Amino acid sequence: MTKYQGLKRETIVALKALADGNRLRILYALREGELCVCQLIALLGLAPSTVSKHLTVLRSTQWVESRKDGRWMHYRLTDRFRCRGFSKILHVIFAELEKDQGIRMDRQRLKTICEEDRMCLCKRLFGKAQQ
Amino acid sequence: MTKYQGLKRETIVALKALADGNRLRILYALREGELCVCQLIALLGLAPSTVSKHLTVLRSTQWVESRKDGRWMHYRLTDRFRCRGFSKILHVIFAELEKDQGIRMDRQRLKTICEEDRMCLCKRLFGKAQQ
DNA sequence: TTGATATTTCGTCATCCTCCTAAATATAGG
DNA sequence: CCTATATTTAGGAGGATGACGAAATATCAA
Repeated sequence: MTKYQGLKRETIVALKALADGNRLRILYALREGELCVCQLIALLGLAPSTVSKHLTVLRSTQWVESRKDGRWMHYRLTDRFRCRGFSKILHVIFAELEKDQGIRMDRQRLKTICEEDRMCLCKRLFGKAQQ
Repeated sequence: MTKYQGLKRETIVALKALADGNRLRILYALREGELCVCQLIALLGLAPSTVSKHLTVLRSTQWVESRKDGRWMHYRLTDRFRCRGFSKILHVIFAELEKDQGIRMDRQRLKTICEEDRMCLCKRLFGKAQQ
């Protein structure tokens, strides 16, 4: 009998990418449209480098894709989200997250963040970081 | 603004439990009914203690439940599997796994394992371990 | 060109995960 | 009771993960 080779890496890696609270917050925040990195940094309250790393993980597993716009980088859910099949998993998880107190706070906070001018937001972020 | 508290641990922990190849193999193997630990050990080809640990993780996150029968311990998927809501995630993942070459091998191997007498199976396992 | 700014990359640290072996526990059967 | 056997617990090695700060990169704007 052939030796067992392990499951396809792809599936497992894609699931691992979902099994982190902050990455789920990012995905949930993106469900209504694209956001730039500074907005996600403001939302999560983590170091820029940490957020960037999470986004790399999500992009390499094709949960998100990015678009460059001058100095800004925008991230959005991939089409995978809208397709049937494995991507349905995101819908199920989002439905579960709706019940979460923390996610509700994120939703409110994101609204505030999106109302703010992006320039001002970035200034605020960097100002904070320098203290 | 209240400090963000993080997502509900429960959801994340349940997802982390799914983000491991060998635990997925276990869940998939259980989809048609209960199995005892020695059968799962034979299927996975891992040390008994390792399989036991995985089962503890899956039980503590309520993906499986156990039933004691003399010296044997049987594991099965919880009812959660059959319910709507978050548990739908398992169906989606299983559907994805169907495409996996490794899972197909597991399915075949499991058939052989289930045909064998449990006593003989265990003897074989322990015999092997002692070499 | 120069400086400000948005994001990523790099290096590090602490923690967590997965596997193993060895020892402990629990039960069946003589 | 004693031994074999099925499973779990304990302890440890090695590698992955997630956070940070500092430095690098890329682009805008003066």
